[in-house]
Amino acid sequence: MGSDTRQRMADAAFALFEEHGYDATTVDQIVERAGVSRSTFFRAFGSKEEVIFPRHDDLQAKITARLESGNAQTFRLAIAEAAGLVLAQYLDEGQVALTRYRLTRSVPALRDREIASTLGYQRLFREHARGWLAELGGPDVDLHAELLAASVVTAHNVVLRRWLRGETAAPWREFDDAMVAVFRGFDPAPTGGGSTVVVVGSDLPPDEVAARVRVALAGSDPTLAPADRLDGPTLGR
Amino acid sequence: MGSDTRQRMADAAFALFEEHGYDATTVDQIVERAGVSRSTFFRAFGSKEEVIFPRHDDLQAKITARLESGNAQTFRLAIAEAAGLVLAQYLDEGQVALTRYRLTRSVPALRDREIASTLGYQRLFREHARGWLAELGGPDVDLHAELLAASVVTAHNVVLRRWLRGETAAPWREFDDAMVAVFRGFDPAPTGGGSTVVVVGSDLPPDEVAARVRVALAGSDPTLAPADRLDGPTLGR
DNA sequence: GTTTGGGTGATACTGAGTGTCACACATCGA
DNA sequence: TCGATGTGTGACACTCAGTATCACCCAAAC
Repeated sequence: MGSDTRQRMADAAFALFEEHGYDATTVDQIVERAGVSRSTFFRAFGSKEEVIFPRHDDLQAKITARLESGNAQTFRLAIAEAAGLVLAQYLDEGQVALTRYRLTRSVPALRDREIASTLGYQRLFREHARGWLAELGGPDVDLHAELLAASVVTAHNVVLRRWLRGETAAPWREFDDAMVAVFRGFDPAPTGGGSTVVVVGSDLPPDEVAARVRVALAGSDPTLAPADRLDGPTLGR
Repeated sequence: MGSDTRQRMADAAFALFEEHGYDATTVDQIVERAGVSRSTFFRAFGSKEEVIFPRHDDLQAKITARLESGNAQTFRLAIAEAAGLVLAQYLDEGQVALTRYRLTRSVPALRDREIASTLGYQRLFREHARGWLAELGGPDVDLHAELLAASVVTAHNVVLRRWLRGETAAPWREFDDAMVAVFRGFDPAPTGGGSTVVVVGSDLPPDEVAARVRVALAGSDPTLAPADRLDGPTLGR
């Protein structure tokens, strides 16, 4: 399996895109620089666009796993942490993510594709939210699930774009605040305030615990079930 | 100017897409059936994809006009009615909109493009919302403007898709309800409830007046300025 | 040693999109 | 009436993305 070959092609493509632009770069130029044939390129990537975008499969699997570890009582934190997995992916990519951002901003075809790709994540959030909201028994479950998913993805993207543009040095803090803002406006079963019980046993840093509690408290039903809370999958950040 | 020629090409394209599918239809087949040359086709549409999508320019202008007729006190109704212009456009298209929906559902490239096109509208909402929210003086103006725009577009799309799938016979009622749901969860300046004064002078049908008042009341600051309210542009539905 | 299968290369082909030149025709002013 | 100008169209050649097919190499398995 030429995972090495694949990387060589991707490197050559990114370099040429930076040098001459996306449209002005032909696949022939890419394969020539990478020292492979056109056949190899299209077998590996399928299209010229796909060189730019990362594999989504494993990330989607991780998101699904985190969402499925939540329940109707803890869905806010599940969604927030699942969205955090996406942000973590981009931050890990570092320079590659920045280059891709420059390209998607300047080439309409790539921009369209990038936008469409976020809908894959939105779909995961929507489907899980639908189940949780149905269980909680509010009205207009489909609409609210759709709104919740769209809001989470949008809030994530706002923070991500600020980081991509170099407008923030503390993306995680902004991300947590954004998630709080999302869930504050989104309240499936208003109760008009009430007592809150938080039971936390954890070896996470105090700031981390505080951040998670804030997300959980953003809704109106901030009951925390200890067993399901901080013992679940963590972001690993 | 061959607006007639343009229509002939579009008709031929839609017919062939229905008969053989989008990918299996070549531009040569389209121009042959329409009785024109390839040159004419690409001059009129630019690409094979563009035959399917309508002109957005005039609709965007109408949306902008409606948004600019609103102000910080009446922004909810301005946004809701502006979004209603989009829905009205689709309902007017009728069969064409349904055919396009079938195509965009089955062809990934068209689906991506459709998704990306909605972002144009979202941008209009976002920019105007940013101004209004800044005037109202809440925190995180950028984030909230983005969330509001995304929510409006999402809610609109939920109703639109239900109509496209034939799942509703009363899209306008569902649309009004969806807008109410959006603004209920979106409250730029919570006041904890208060007295409300509604002054309405209008010759609209009572149901119509009621619907608009409901949208306006969805927020927490439902002050209605009569002069700016029902004397502004109407949906014409 | 032969077979089997994954990764690769070479080649030819289809079809979208671009660029250029030529032609028809309608309008307008001298 | 004539020529100039502009607009819509056709014809043609070209580039390049993406597909299909066949051949080849090489390593592991039998």
